Amino acid sequence: MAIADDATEASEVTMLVPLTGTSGSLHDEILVGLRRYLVEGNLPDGARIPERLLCETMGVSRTPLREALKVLAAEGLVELLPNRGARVRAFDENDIRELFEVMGGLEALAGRLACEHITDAEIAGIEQLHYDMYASYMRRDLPAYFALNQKIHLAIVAAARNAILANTYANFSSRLQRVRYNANRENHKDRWGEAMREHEHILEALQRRAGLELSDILFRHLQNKRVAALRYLGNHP
Amino acid sequence: MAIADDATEASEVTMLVPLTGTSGSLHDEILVGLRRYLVEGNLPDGARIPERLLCETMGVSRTPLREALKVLAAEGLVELLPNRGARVRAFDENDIRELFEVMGGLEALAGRLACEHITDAEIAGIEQLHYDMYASYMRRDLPAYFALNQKIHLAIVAAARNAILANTYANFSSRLQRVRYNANRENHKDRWGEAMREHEHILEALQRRAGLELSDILFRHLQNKRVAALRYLGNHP
DNA sequence: TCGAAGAAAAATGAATGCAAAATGGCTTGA
DNA sequence: TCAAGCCATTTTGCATTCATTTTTCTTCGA
Repeated sequence: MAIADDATEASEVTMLVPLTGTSGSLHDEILVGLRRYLVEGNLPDGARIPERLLCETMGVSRTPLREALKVLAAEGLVELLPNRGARVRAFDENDIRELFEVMGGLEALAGRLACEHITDAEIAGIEQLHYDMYASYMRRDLPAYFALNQKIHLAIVAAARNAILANTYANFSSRLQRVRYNANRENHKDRWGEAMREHEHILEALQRRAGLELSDILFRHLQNKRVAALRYLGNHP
Repeated sequence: MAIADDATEASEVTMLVPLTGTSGSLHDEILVGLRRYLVEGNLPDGARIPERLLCETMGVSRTPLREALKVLAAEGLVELLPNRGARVRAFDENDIRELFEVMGGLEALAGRLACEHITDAEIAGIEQLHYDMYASYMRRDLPAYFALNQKIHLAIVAAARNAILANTYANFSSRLQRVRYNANRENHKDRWGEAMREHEHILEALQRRAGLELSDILFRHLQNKRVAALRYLGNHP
């Protein structure tokens, strides 16, 4: 059984069988459930995803499950090998570089657009998040820092007033979830202070609504994250 | 029969039944065939896509077709209404604004990355395309101009050395294909010269490998295209 | 004549069945 | 002992079938 080598059956079930029945469409439920399951990193890279087992676990037939797998493959979370089933997509260093570059481009866009549309109240909210994050930084509370960091970037994306951008951002963000968390652990060692300073520049440019400048800061912020992430991966094969 | 109100059955068939059998996976063939069919604008906005008819037309069963439809829905080309089937997704003005903004962000990113990686030979190639495009402009040959325009932007994306970016770009580009063509027809009237000048700036910044500058030019180029496209749509409801 | 109610027809969502391909295990031979 | 080849089992890809919902057509009444 390749799925969940280090997770118990029970935990699989609890994670994989929300199936609330609220979405109306079984296919959609499977899709969001499986996506969450994958994004949360419950399966190791490259693990096989046998249809039969998943069907029994989730209590559905193969048809809607296969539809969900195709969509997840299109999203880049799983890999479909002809006649050989689905695997958890493993990202190599080049994939991660590309993902961070695209994320940087999207964040740069979000920053630029946010400066055109953001309200004073939203800026105040981001300020508050920023100060909370700084407090977490001083406390060396990495999980809190990480969560607030995500919230700030999401708030900037939300201020861009572009639903397609927000969706695309969420899509790529989910792919990077695990590696980014690890990268931030790496920050813990030597890049954390630098990242915090970058965030001060981000807030400052946002307050001035300096779109181009914020755009550039965000892009380089993401590139620095990428370097940290790849360094982490290099050290932890 | 809601599908293809103005197209004959025969033309549908010729467009929809390549099914070369080269891809190995029937699902993939249907996917690319349907996507091309939709992108080329063979169906009017909001048209119903009855599964049964498509199955008979393409000679496949509903299972792989439905899988393809789910993927196309995830890509944003079709819209799936619960229990009410698939429709060609119609983009309103806000969708188009959002799409152009994201395209602009992606092109800006591509330009920035391209300046880091592009070779002299690639620049020379783009120069050539640019001059050809200028010739088309002088000849008032809109289709040729349009094709070369696309080639230039694709060359810049290719020079960015980022496959994920290229895929994402292609995805959004396909959604805008129809409206962009119409927008360029609108250019024909009053924005064509301006677009040509913008392209001169693009080439010039690329030659200097001025990443940030090129990034900004490309973004604003796309925003101008957006304005033209929306003006066109405003005039042609 | 028009509109509403209801039944027939069709379409969708999901499950099951079947053939082809792949995986795993077993035997055989050196 | 080990490797190669063959067969059984499993798994995948696709077609078909079934149940439910939607759509359409007909009929009835005002």
